[in-house]
Amino acid sequence: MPARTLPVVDATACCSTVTGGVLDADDAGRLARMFKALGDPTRVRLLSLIAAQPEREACICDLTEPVGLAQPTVSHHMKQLVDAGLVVREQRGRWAFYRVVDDTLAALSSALKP
Amino acid sequence: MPARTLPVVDATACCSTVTGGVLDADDAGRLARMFKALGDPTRVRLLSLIAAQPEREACICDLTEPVGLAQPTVSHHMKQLVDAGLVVREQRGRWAFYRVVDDTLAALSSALKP
DNA sequence: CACACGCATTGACATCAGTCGATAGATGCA
DNA sequence: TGCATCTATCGACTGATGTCAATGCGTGTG
Repeated sequence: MPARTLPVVDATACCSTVTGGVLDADDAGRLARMFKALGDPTRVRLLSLIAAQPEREACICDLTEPVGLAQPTVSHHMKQLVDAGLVVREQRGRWAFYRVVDDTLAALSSALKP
Repeated sequence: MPARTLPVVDATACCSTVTGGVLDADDAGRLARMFKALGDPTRVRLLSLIAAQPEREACICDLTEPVGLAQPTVSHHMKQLVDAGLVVREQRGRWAFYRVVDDTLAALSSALKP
């Protein structure tokens, strides 16, 4: 079976704010999906680790030791972040580099402004 | 047994930003706890419903029908939001009124600014 | 070509989360 | 006082989630 997960969230498609009128199911779902990705301490940590790298990017091997989890677990979390549109993945040689998507963070930040 | 859940999150205690340096476990945990509360479409919807009320407050009975869920389920979600510091509860007569905590939203919004 | 390396996927497991019906507790009204 | 109303809690069930060891898949290196 396919069991395809939903495509990557498009942050630019979701401009509604939480307090600016009743959200329809689609907007609420998009926002919740991105927030859910941020709803785990490890993933929040991973984001901050990537952003703190000199080049603002990191590979899995840079992240495994700081968060203290096994490599498959870190890969799993990174996939969550990619699917939420919070980071992008780029394969370079043997390594997979991840970068924070500032636009998504900005969109979420705006959605929360009271 | 107590089985006490953690106390309500204090948004003002959490001023770090996600991209402004590596977060320690405490900050990451606090942020994740609040984001997790936002990680469900129903709860995002509930927040927007409360904010959209004329008096910017709502009781459970105002929320049950719009979200299309049973009353105990709505109460359950509201508890999550209270524990995350995203709303406050006030008992008035037979009704429980909920209000959005703007400071918490503002704190989260700031934490996400790229 | 064979091998080492980095990462993703799979399978398994324990725990957590969302939902509801039933019920209990609190409040106000007749 | 008795009863209706509003909400929270409990118990149960189903499905999702975080984690790891084992394995598979590309990629570069000898």
